[in-house]
Parts: sequence; C-alpha cells; structure tokens
Amino acid sequence: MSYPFKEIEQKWQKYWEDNKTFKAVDFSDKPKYYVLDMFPYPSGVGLHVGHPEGYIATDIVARYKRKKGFNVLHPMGWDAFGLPAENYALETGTHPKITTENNINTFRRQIKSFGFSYDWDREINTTDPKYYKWTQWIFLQLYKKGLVYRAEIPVNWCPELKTVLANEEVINGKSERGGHPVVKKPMRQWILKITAYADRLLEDLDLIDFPDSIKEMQKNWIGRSEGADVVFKLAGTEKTLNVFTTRPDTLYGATYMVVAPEHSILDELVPDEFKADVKAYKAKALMKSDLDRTDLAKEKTGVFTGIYAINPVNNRQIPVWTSDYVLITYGTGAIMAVPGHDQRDWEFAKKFGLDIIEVISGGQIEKEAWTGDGVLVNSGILNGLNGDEAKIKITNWLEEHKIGKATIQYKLRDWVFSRQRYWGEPFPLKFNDNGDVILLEDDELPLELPEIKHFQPSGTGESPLANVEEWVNHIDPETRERFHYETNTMPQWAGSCWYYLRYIDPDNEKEAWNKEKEKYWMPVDLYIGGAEHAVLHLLYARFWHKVLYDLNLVSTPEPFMKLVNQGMILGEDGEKMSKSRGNVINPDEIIHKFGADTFRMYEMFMGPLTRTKPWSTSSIDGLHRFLTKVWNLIVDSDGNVRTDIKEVEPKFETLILINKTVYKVSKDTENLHFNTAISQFMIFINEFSKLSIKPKSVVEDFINLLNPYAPHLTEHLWYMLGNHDKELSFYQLPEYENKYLMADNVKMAVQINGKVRGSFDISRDSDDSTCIEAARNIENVQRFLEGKTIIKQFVIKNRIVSFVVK
RNA sequence: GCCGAGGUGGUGGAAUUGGUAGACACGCAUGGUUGAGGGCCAUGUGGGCACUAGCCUGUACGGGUUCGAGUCCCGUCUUCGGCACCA
Repeated sequence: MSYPFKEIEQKWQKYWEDNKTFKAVDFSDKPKYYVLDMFPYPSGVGLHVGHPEGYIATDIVARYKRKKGFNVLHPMGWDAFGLPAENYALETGTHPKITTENNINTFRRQIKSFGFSYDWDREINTTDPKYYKWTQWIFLQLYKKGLVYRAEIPVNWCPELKTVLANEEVINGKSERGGHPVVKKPMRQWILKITAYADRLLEDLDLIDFPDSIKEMQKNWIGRSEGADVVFKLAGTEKTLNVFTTRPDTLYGATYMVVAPEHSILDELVPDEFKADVKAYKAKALMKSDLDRTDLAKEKTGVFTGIYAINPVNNRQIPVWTSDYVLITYGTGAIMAVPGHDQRDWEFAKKFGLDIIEVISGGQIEKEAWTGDGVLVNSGILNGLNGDEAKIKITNWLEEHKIGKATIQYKLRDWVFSRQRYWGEPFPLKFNDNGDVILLEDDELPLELPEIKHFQPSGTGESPLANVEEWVNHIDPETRERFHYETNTMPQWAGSCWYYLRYIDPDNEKEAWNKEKEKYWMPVDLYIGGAEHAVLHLLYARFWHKVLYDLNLVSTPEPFMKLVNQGMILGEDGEKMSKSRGNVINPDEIIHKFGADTFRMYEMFMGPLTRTKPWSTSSIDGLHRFLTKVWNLIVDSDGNVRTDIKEVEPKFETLILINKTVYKVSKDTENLHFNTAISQFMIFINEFSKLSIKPKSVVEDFINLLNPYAPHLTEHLWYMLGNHDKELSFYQLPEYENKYLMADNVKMAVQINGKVRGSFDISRDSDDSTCIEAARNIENVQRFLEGKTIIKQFVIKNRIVSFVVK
C-alpha cells in the first residue's frame, strides 16, 4: 500500500514556489526567529543523506515556529569557492565557474525536492562577485582596524607537485594526491590577528548555548594559560633570554634551558666550537616533515649550544640547549627546564645527563617528574610554601627586580589568510613598484577574478593568477603609475565567515547589509550543522563578528545563540558512508521510492538528532506505512474523504488522546526530540484509527500538528478536508488543555522490598490509606505479606505503594 | 597520554525529581484475508522456568548507597569524536 505522494509533493512544492509562501518579511509585529543551516559546499557528487538531516531538523523548527506566530528567517545558499573545483579544472580544463554552477544546480534541485520552507529569494553564492564584493569590503575593514599583516610563514610545500597545500591536503606528512613528500617552506602570507580577540572569544563562550564538547574544543584551541615571563641573563654577554612558564614556583629547580631550533640567539651567540653541531641540528629540524616529527615524538633529541644562562634566583650557571620539543610558535620559543617537575624536561635531562633537582616534595623524582602538589623545598625564599603561595611570591619578587612579570599566553595563533590558489576571493589591494600596499577604494570593488584557461600552478608556489600578466599588472591611465595585484586569494573560510549576515539583506548593492534589518533579524537563534566545523568555521565567524561588532556594524557580540550538531549518518553496515565501501545511500532514490515526507520523517525517527546512527532502508517502510495510514484515515479508495469523519463532539478519552499528543509533540519539537514526537504521532494513529466515528476537529488538529514533519501530505489533506482559506503552513498549531493531560484514574504499582508484586487502578490523588488498602487487597501482594512483619509502608503519590517486610 | 560524548532486546531506539525497564518502529513467528506473491489485519516477541495465575534473572563489568538504581557514588573495560611535546 502507498499513497499518491509523487503527485501531492510536486503539486505543493510548485504551489509554495509560485506563491512564495515562505518569503521572510523584513520587520513585523511578530517576534522574529532566525533558523540557520550550515550552508553546503556544492560538491560534484551531489547531496548525500547526511546533508538533509540537519536541513530537515531546521525545517521542522522553522515551520513549527511559523505556526507558533513567529516571523521566521530560514535561508539557504552555497559556499562555493574551494579546492575541489580548482583541482577538477586542473584535470579536465573545465572552468571552476562552470563546475560550480552545475553543482549548485544539482544541489538546489535536490534540496528543493525535500519541500524545505526556505525563502529562496535570499539564496546566496559566495563565488558571485555581488557577494564577494562584500567579503572584500569586510577584509578592508579588518585591514583598516590594524588586524591584517604580512609575514613569512612556513607553508606546506610539495616540491613534486610544485604547489602549496592546505593542512587538510597533507596526510601524515605526504600529499593527499599522489603521496608525495611535503616540507615546510617559508612564504610571505597575509595574516589576520585573531589572537587580539583570544580573550573575548574565550570569555564570550559563556554567552552562547553551544554543546559542551564544542565549547571545550574551542577553549583548548584558544589554550589560555596563566604564568610568568622570566628574564635570564646570559653569561658573558649583555643579552638575555626570555621564557614563559606556567610554573614560576619551580624556578629554583631550573637546571638548564632549551630554545627552539629556529630561535634567534642561535644565530648570534653560539661559540665557534659549537656552531657546526648547532647548525647541523637546526638544518635537520627544519627539514623534518610532519611525518618525521610525529614519528620521533617519543625520543628527545637536541644539542648543547655552548651558551650558559644564569638562574636569577640562585645565580647558578645553567646550560642552554636547543631541541625541537620546544616550539618557536608558542610563548617565547624558549623554556626554562625543570626536569624534577616536568615529564618532557625529565626525559630530556635523563637522556643527556643533566641535573634533576627536587623543589616540590611529594614525588619520587628519580623515577619520574612530579607534577602534583606539594611543599616547596630546596627553594630559598620559597621553602615551606605551597605551590599557589610560591607562585604569587616569586612573581612579585620577579616584578620587584624587573626581571619578570605575570603573563597570559594563548595557544591560538594568528590566522594565515592567503592561499596560492585561483578559485577564491582576490584580495582588494595592490602594490606599487616600491612594494607599498594600496587598498582599493570601495567603488573599485569587487575586484573580480580574471577569466583564465590554464589552472596550472606557477611552479614557484604562487597562485595560477601569477601567470595572468594582463590581470596582475596594470598602469594607472592618469598617473602612468605601475601597479600589480596580489596573486594570492582568500581561503574558503572567508565567505562563510559572514554569510548569515548577507541573508538578512541579500540584494543590497549599496552596503553589505542594512543596519536596521540586521538589528531586527540578528542574532541567529538556532544554528544546525556538522561537528566537523566545531573549531575553525565557528571560531573564525565569531572572530569576524566581534570585529564587526567593535566597528558598530552589527548589534550583537555573538552571531549564533544556540548551536546544535547533527550526528553523522553511517551506512547500513555501520561504517562511514563512502564510495569505496559502496554503502552510500542516494537521497534521490529514496525520495523517488517513498516520497519526501517519508524521507523527512524517517531521518528524524532514526534516533536523537545529535547522535551518530546507521541508515536502515528497511526501517523506512515503517514511516511510509505510518503516512499511508494517515492517508487512509482520511481518504477512501475512491479518493474521497471518508464518511466516518463526522462533525461530532469528541469523547473525553479522545480529547485526552489528542491533548496528550499536542503536548508531547510540542514539547519534543521545541527540544529537538523529533524521534519521540514521531513516536507519539504513531501512538495517536494506532489508537485513533480504532474509533468507528472520527470527530473531524480531532482529525484536523492531528493533521495540523503533523504539518511541520510531513508538510506535503498534511497540506493536501487539510485542503481535502475543506479548508481552502489559507495554507496549513500558516494556521496556528493546536494548543493543549491541562485538564485533559491528567487522567482521572492512575495505575499504581505495589512493591514489597523493592520488587513489584502487583498493580491496581485508583482515582488520581487518592489518599495514602486508600492506596494501602487497595494494595493489600491484591492476592499476589497478600501472598508476599503473609507471615512477614511490616517494618515500613509508604505511598509515592500516584505511582507506588511500598512495603518493607521482614 | 589528555579532553569530551557514549555502552539498554536480533536491530534503531524509549524511560519527569531514583519509583512497574524495553514506549514507538524495524525484523521475526503464528493465524486471517488472497488463485499465488506482495500488501494489509490480528496476536506474540529480552533470557530462563512454568506456559494458567506466577516466579527467577536482566540496562558493558566489579563494588557501594537506598525500601527501591538504566538513572546517584567509587573503580575497571570498551566504542566514537577532538587534541597531540603548548613549557
């Protein structure tokens, strides 16, 4: 059995599109609700079943909220810059623009087949010059605010492919394509000063409702740690060596120092007899690929530099080593090593025979470093204090002597914002022959990508744009001054950092968005997408938003109030879906066979939205059966409304059933517990279909309630039932009445020593003695009470009568 | 190694503040409808003993608190996600 879903779904999708049913209106007396999906990258393989999971969830919420009286903004667009289209162009010569357009058309068609209530008039595309004009404009605002700089940064250079690779293209130190070795090579890059916002990105996590795991990941990524900077004098020179430490309390235990192989003192101060060793070590460390680094993680390496530092607290001379376990990118690129109380330093000291001194009691430092708490020993002025006291005392001491101060360090690094690629936003700036940076004026935007035919990298690591002589170089027609454009482009994150703002005012040609509209729609109330964007996208977008907030361009400190990650959908074999495993499910086929409404309900019924769960094609039958039952409840075999649906007053039990359903579905929908809401729909149908006469008002309430989940079928049935004045999508949802939620009778269980020995029906809120009386009357209960002494008896209202016996 | 989230029937999964574990669905079994198949309807379905009322046992494993634990506490194992020498 089935029902004519194909006709119904086509009919209503066309109706909604023709009538722009779901157009979001700017400004309204109604409260607003902004529900956002992470927009997709339109890949060549089309939509897979994981994509729609989040989209279905947001669509149910959007439709639900609309029917609860909210003015809903629910948009969709395309994050279309990126590597795959460019790599495809390299292989086939097809321009990324063409590929992108084709892919978008496929994605749009597929997404529309689900009947989502997007306002398609707000569709955006990050590769559209009308869109990236404003991405460039925002970059200029960041630049003018002093948040952009250029620096030599090591990038992933693949000599074989003659190109620079993104981190995600490097797997275990080799290129994803071809498996060629990848090395670090310094190149000049544009960098955004995200570290300037580290503290606020951290603190403001408190303002937003994100999953704990995501907050935790962002916290770790930002990696704030409190400690102190300490200045060490170097023996025999006026130079000093600065370190950052989180354990200033262990300063007396510092027996040597380590600098990163890239540290500048290695170029200046190494005595001649050590130069060769140090140079060799540095060369080896720099040549190391990522693969080697992780492989060698266990065994410490390093060389003595011949330099000595002086521990300021005890004037002890300690050797300075260099080792790649100290990172140039964190802190000052140098550490004071306290082998007694840091495991890495301990291992290094053991290997190279350096002194290990105990300064915190409690451990056995001959066996391993002691990182726990304890009382300070062998520590001069700190002896006898505990760790926290010692930290404060020594930090004050350092500050008094002007050789240190309390500091906060972040793991977060500035954001390398350029890519040596064609298919991205060009930077809105140019250079004159002196190399000065000249920002483009607003009226020169967008700086469009030139049309090109060859996408080969230049061979020097520059982007393919470097080959386009006529685009790169130009001469000012008036001043005859020569300029050249930047050939790097922006990373894929750029467009997705602010797209949620463009939806608010997508056609605005004068400004990125209108401020009044921004004030009306922002912030995003609910944002749903995959957990793979836990850190980067969400952190970058939050960063841009905060900058825009400081520039008074947006009205909220955070862009997304509530974030939910949908779980991954696995193949039927419980493995991740992939072409190679052959377990990929094509949503087109499922919709063709069962219809969009069935697909929507199935994916929501599978389990909690946030959990990973395997696909099961046979389970879809159950949902299709359910919708067919709904159809058959109302429509007879001739296609007419059944005659047992009558305009009669519902019986009390029927009112209980529908009110319970309204209550449960409303509550579950608001909490995104779609699976249990659907279960309640099924319970309703199973009970209700037993009635010989079906009250029309109850049928209508049910159809109304089901609408956000199965919009096509319900819209159709609603119309069949004779409601022609307006779409069901705009009817208010039914409300429940409390008096029907509490049944008059309750079923209570009887426990003896905690085991259930029977149950009985009794009127709600009966007093304790009545309940005990009823419980004692049960035969099986009597059997267990016989010959026993009752020590205790009590009643949990409307639930349990409990006897404790001996 | 560290951080985070999980572990409930053959399967996906339900279970207010601790209060009748397994809702709902898939699958399976039996019966009905049908020329047959499919579909649909009915009944049953954690394991075990009785198979009628009922009893024992059971939510990764081992302890504990409680009249009562999937839920709370301690320990262990395990799966998934993230980070990875961050001083």
